[in-house]
Amino acid sequence: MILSGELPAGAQLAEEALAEKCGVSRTPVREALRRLESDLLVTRTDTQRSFVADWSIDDVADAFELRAMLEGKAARRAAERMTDQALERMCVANRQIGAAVRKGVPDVVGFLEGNRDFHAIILEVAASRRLAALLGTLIEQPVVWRTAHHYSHEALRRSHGEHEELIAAFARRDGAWAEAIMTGHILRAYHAYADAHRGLAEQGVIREAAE
Amino acid sequence: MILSGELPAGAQLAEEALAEKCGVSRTPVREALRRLESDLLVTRTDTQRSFVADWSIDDVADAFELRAMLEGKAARRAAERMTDQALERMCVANRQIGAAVRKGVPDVVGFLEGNRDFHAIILEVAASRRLAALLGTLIEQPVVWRTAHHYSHEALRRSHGEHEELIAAFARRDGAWAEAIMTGHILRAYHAYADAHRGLAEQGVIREAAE
DNA sequence: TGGGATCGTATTGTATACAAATATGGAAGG
DNA sequence: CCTTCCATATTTGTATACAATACGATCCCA
Repeated sequence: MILSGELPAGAQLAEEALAEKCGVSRTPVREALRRLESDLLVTRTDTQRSFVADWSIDDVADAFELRAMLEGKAARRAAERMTDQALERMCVANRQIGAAVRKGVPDVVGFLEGNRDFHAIILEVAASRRLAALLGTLIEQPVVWRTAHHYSHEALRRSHGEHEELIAAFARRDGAWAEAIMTGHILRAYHAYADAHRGLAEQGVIREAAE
Repeated sequence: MILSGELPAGAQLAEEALAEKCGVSRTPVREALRRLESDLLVTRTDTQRSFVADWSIDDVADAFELRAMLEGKAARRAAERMTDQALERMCVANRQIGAAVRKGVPDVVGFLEGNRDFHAIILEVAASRRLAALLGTLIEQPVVWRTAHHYSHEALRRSHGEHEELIAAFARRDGAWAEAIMTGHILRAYHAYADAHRGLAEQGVIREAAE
């Protein structure tokens, strides 16, 4: 509801009201609120009331910057620990991405699936539970979904190419190379997001908090 | 209870049992378990049962490595945004640390207070809610407390000196310098921890999970 | 003896009731 | 017209009951 805009930034989230709206009791609503709070999608006042957090474009930039650093780190660790078997799985995932972007009209769902698998394998090979936990709070899949449809065909193709290069870095077990590519890959995705966001804002699709 | 060793690694954490032990109902226990889980102090099976996580020395190394990176990043951001007023507050905190380590027998409590304030100010000036949230899950104050008493007087003095150097970097608004010092500062703390841990293990104070 | 079904027990998920804390609106006073 | 205070209405915190699920031991049958 937050991500769809049904609940605008700043809206109060009263447990009772949400419970009734969702047809459940307050207990599961409370748990959900706590998780959303830890993901910074919800903020709480000093007196324990919950409100929809105000995700300005600066917050998104902040999140992407941290994600670039952490995924870069993950790529470095993965390169140092890469197995031939995992490498093969990454190739499979990127072939799916390649197939999705080569179509006349990009298959965004296929792209996202392949993309998710690709990054999940890296995180798995990186073998750091904490790193995985930190990245988990940073990557809001619904955000990715909502915006991926607005990425240009060109941007999707480039993404596929960067994955190719990552595979090359992994094949050579070159951690520094993998980290550099990954960091750039995420930051490019950020700018694609920012461009798409600006475009949507101009079309009036996104309501900014300032309005 | 986990950190004191009262609950050994691998012990099952049944809500009812904990509730009775703590004299509260299951509801607050559930919330606590969820938070401990997000901090990786507790793990859950695929069928939702909770157990004390197994924090091997590798996990601690992992956490420190990530913390070094993130606090380094925070120091860089803080240097770029530093105000004279915040700088003054950091000096105050480090004077407390200085006073604590200059005593014949180090005042560990005073040291920890000053240390906490010092790092909190940096995080505040860094002005990234997400970075603060990520670091929050990484810095288990009880872990710091439990081990700080075993740090050598020499290590505490050196820590004070590194804070001095951080202040110098902040005074010059030199982000790269601040990041470098901070990263080294945390990694040094890790090795002090690892040394102390080894010493404790030899004395039999710490029971390893392997036993 | 080994593998698998089954039933009792243990544990978690959810709903609901009530207590405590907090916010709100209006009346009184300056 | 603004502030202060209080009564009332919201909202959250906790306890408890019951339902759903998972575990483990036992029994049964090759």
